[in-house]
Amino acid sequence: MRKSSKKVSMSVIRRLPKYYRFLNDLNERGFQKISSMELSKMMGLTASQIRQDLNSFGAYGQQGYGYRVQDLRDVIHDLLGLDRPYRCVIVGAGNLGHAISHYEGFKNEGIWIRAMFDIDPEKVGQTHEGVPIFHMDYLDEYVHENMINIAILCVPRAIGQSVANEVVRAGIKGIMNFVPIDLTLPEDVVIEDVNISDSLYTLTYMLSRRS
Amino acid sequence: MRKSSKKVSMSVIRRLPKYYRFLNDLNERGFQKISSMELSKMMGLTASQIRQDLNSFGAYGQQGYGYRVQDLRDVIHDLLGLDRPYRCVIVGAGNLGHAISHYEGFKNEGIWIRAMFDIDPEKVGQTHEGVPIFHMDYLDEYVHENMINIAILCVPRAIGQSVANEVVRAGIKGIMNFVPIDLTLPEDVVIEDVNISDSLYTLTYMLSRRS
DNA sequence: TCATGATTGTTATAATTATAACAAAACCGT
DNA sequence: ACGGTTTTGTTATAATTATAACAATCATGA
Repeated sequence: MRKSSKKVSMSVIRRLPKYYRFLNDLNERGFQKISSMELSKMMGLTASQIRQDLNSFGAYGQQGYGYRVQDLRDVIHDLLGLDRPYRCVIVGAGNLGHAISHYEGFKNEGIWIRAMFDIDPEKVGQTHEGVPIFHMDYLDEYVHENMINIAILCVPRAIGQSVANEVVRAGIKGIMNFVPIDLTLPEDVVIEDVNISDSLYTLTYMLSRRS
Repeated sequence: MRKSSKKVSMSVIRRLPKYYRFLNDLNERGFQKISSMELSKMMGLTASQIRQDLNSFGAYGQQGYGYRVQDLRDVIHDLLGLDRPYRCVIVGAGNLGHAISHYEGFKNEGIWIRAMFDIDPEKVGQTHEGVPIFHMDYLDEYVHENMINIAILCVPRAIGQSVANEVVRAGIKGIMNFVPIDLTLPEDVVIEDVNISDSLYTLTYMLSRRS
């Protein structure tokens, strides 16, 4: 029944988390079905785009009926790779690190924050809301023993690149980077940047056009 | 000399902060000029794209020479709206709020974090690294008296929308939203979302394609 | 001052992404 | 079981974005 999926374009991938968020919500609120039209109004996209997007990874709707919320949610869940576990460490136990360590939205998704790493003797050895803080010297060993596959980088800008190098040397292939720099790392390492100043500048740009 | 600027496309706007970051860096390192070729290698874009991008808001290069780093940096600075001051408040004085309040990268850009707001009696009244924490009841008055134009939203998901409504009611037109929900607000309010879970899901997607 | 080489500005082309349109399929009430 | 209605899947078209190509322009050194 399900058609073999065509190529999923980069634009669609960028939208997947949003679809996932809305479908999860609909599912929790007990909705059985949803039409592309209804979804388009909720999400601020066109119905046409939604149908094309969903179609690009296989057809999961029924003509004359709509999409089954639960099914679609599950498909996107798996497509996002959330059918396997992710064991993360946070590197840099400052305020940002702590904030991420108990960020709501990771729960129930197989994304586990296992430990934090720092070099500050004040912090090392402590435990924060169940997450232990270790010394950076222990990173390599910990990563291997605990099969860590994601590092979340929350260190000061000045040491961002060198800490990233350490992380990669420990064998980690996925980095979520909160440091406002462009990391230079091997091809096989996946980097997802969360650049807070870039986002703020986009906001100031928009605001300055309004007045 | 400078041609009248054509329309600056959304894709270019999204890249502006990155250009700004690299040009600032080059400028600080004392570079006088830069060619689209050199910049393309640094930034991981094509030289062609860079020339088109820069051209879309007026031509600032010299043929046979390149672009003057300082000039170009200044132009983008102004284009991003950074020639006027931004007075921000952080709403939600948790770890994330505190992290943002002394985020490196806002300094020297006319972006001022003036105060934080919360409802927790433990926090209200305190001052953190020079940033006072006030009660939410005082938001409206504070915003007007201090001409606040940006609110940075760092509250729990459950109260995200209602707090955003309060912020808008206080007259703020620019919101940086760290809450993992899609805010519904009047047309004239500019929202910039920083959705940490969305970014993480993009990362898990990429990682799951690699193995 | 002139010729050469470098590098932009700009136009032409390709690729990607979004929208529109509609036939095919499935639901639903009778 | 059937006809009308809904809503998808898909194709066709438009818009946006990226790349390539090259003529126009300027810097530079002889």
